[in-house]
Amino acid sequence: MTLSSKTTKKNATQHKHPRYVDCDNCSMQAICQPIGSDNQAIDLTNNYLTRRVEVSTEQSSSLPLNQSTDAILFEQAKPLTAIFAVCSGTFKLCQKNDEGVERIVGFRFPGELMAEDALFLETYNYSAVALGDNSVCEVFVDSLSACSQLAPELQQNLIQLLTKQSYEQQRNAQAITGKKSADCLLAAFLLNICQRNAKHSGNETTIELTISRQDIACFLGMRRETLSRLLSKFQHEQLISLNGKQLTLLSLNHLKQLSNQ
Amino acid sequence: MTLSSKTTKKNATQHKHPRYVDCDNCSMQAICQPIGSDNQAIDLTNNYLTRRVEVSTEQSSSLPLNQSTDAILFEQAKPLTAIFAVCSGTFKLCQKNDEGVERIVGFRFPGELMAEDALFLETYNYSAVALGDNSVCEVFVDSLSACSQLAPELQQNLIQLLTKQSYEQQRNAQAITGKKSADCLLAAFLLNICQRNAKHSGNETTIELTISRQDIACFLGMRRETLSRLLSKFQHEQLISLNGKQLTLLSLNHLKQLSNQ
DNA sequence: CTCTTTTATTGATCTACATCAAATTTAAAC
DNA sequence: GTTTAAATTTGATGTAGATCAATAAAAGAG
Repeated sequence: MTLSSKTTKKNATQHKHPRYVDCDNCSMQAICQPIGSDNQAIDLTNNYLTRRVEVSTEQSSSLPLNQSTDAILFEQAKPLTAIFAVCSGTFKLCQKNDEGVERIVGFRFPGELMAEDALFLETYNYSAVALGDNSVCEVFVDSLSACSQLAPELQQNLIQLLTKQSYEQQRNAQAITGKKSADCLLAAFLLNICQRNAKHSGNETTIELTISRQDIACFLGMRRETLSRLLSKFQHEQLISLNGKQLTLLSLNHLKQLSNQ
Repeated sequence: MTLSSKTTKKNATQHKHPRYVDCDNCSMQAICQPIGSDNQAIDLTNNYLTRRVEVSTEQSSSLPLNQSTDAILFEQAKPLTAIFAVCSGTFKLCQKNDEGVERIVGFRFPGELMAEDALFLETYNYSAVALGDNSVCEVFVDSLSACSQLAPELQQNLIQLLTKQSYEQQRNAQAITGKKSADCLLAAFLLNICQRNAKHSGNETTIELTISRQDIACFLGMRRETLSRLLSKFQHEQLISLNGKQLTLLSLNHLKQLSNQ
């Protein structure tokens, strides 16, 4: 993994033009805004409170040949030092349960937060892994609590943000748990990720699917073979189209209908 | 439904001696304690901040014959006025999703909280239904925010409590979602409810199962027939014993082993 | 107590998804 | 570019759990 704290994008190929999310469309806004506004004293602290970081799946030169690390942004059970907002790319969140079985508990797209649910805990609840070359905004918890003293509205915003996030996460989880059939589940998932991406991309029907089939299947609790068959079926039924990593939802209505079953 | 604000227990039969949870074993302690402690000014407010309420599944005399309401403590989407701690009995939490499909999202036992996750929202996230004759402690949010001004530690406790609860709920949800086979799921569920009841009853292997088969099956995402078959199987395999509503876990080790698969 | 209604259990069958296995495509290494 | 490895798709088969149906046991009503 490589963490470079300046915004120079490594390995940028012609078609890989990373789309950085606008601060206006970022969930961290509730925290960043009161700090950066009219209060000059706090504005000064801005530099150490938050910084942009690149996270890329590069092979580290310090490692033995043919071994590359996953691009782990933070690890479950390690001390929590910062919370994050995704600027570009996709992250997967993995959690080991008490028995050591690992599960994918969610994905995060630009403008969405990571680790905010552990803000008042000592350690991270889950690990975050970058899928491809990503970037994040990092907000240090020490600085955050220091700033809370100075900006009274920050404290209130923080609580409301956490409650809202927790609620949304619960709803997302429910959308998965409640479904019985696999096609229903997949339809709900595809609609969900496209909708979340639309918030910053503006396009509700097309996304670049950086998540592997294996990871999608794991998240949805089905086998990759089943997922593969379903994706094929959806294509035959003209519900979606897939070329390369480009996924397009062809019939939002039918998919919505399917997801409600 | 009947709400009576004093602690006289209605319909108390010989074997139905309700076991009220001790404040020391209640999750609301973090809120109640700073208020009721040395601060005299806040101690005075205690009366209107929190009160004990009975919730029983009685037939209301104001209703037509043969019609009894469910004992709904609070309803999803209605304005949030208070949060609750279970004193005695069991509650089920139901949530309708956007499409109007209702699911059971959890159960609450003595010492556990309800609606605390919506504390900073406007409305309840789910409905709470009493299973039998229950009692709760009610904490009014208006009074709570008023007290927060007076007791500085309350605010901090509140945030920590919410974060902790959200985390525990997530773990509970994961314990269910991750499992593949139904027996594994049921084993995990039985262990979970017994463990949670043990916190106040002291007995980790026996509980009074007030939840109907239908509700358990619904919560676990299986059909009642499947649940019934599994309970029979577990009995034959000497993993549990069931007489009436009395459930006893006969082999914690085997159940734990089963739940880890 | 008896009668009625609800809830729970057991049986027979059917289907969606898992599993095993092989082919194909895509990506990485050289 | 070529070679190798990994990821994905498609096929054949088995099984867990859903569904339909019929008892059996509790729980209420009178």
